[in-house]
Amino acid sequence: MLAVSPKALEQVADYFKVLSETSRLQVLCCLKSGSKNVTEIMTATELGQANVSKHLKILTQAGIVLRKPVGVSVYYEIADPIIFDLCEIVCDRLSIQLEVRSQELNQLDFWHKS
Amino acid sequence: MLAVSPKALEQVADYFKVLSETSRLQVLCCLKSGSKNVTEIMTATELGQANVSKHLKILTQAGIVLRKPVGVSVYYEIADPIIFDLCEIVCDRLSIQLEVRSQELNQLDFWHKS
DNA sequence: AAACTATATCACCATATAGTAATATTAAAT
DNA sequence: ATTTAATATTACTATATGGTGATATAGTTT
Repeated sequence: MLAVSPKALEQVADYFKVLSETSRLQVLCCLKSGSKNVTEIMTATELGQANVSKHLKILTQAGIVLRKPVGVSVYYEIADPIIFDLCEIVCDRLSIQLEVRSQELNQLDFWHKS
Repeated sequence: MLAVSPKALEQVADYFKVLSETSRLQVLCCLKSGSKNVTEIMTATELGQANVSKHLKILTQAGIVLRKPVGVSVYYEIADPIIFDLCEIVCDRLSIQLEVRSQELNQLDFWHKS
């Protein structure tokens, strides 16, 4: 028996997929301090114009950022700050993993010295 | 100026990438109820043997599951229940998005009827 | 309207990876 | 030791997608 419908899991997976690219996380990070237009995002992230545009589209479609045209330029802003909670949880987890590995290395060191 | 080092973001992105595949979420879901060996995971998820093996390796390397050989078979278990918190946060978010879209459709309906 | 600027889209290439069949490995049982 | 069962690995294909240059589109200014 299948525990959970793959269809439902697929939606969750797709959401994670949006967050699984360094460039998109860069864009989100640089929007953390507030709304920015595409040019500003380009300079902040050092990504190409077409590239930024593509990532912004993906983030917009995922409902993670909001698109707000102002005159000839387009401003983007975080639609859902919850993504930063997600990132923080992952960061904490990665820190703990590093801590563990570090201790393992220390034990190895101790082994050699004694 | 770059807000956050891409190197650091890459690690976060890689973690999300592990969670961004339906098959791997299926595996994790079926482990939620407890430790299972590869054969059990295969039947629970209806995934191929080589495929399950590959996903389990990725999950193990990410520190998300633990590998415990028992005789000729190998049992896997959740190493870090935090992933279910992550999934729940995303699920909630997706629900809210569906809710919003649903209300938008209702407004459209109302528009036509009045 | 023409020129200019900002953004979006298209076409393309290169790369990564999910799935799978075949094979290798490992441990238990006979 | 040989056989058998469970898992891992390898080689391969098909597909998806990130990055980029060229082009299209939309809004602004002169």
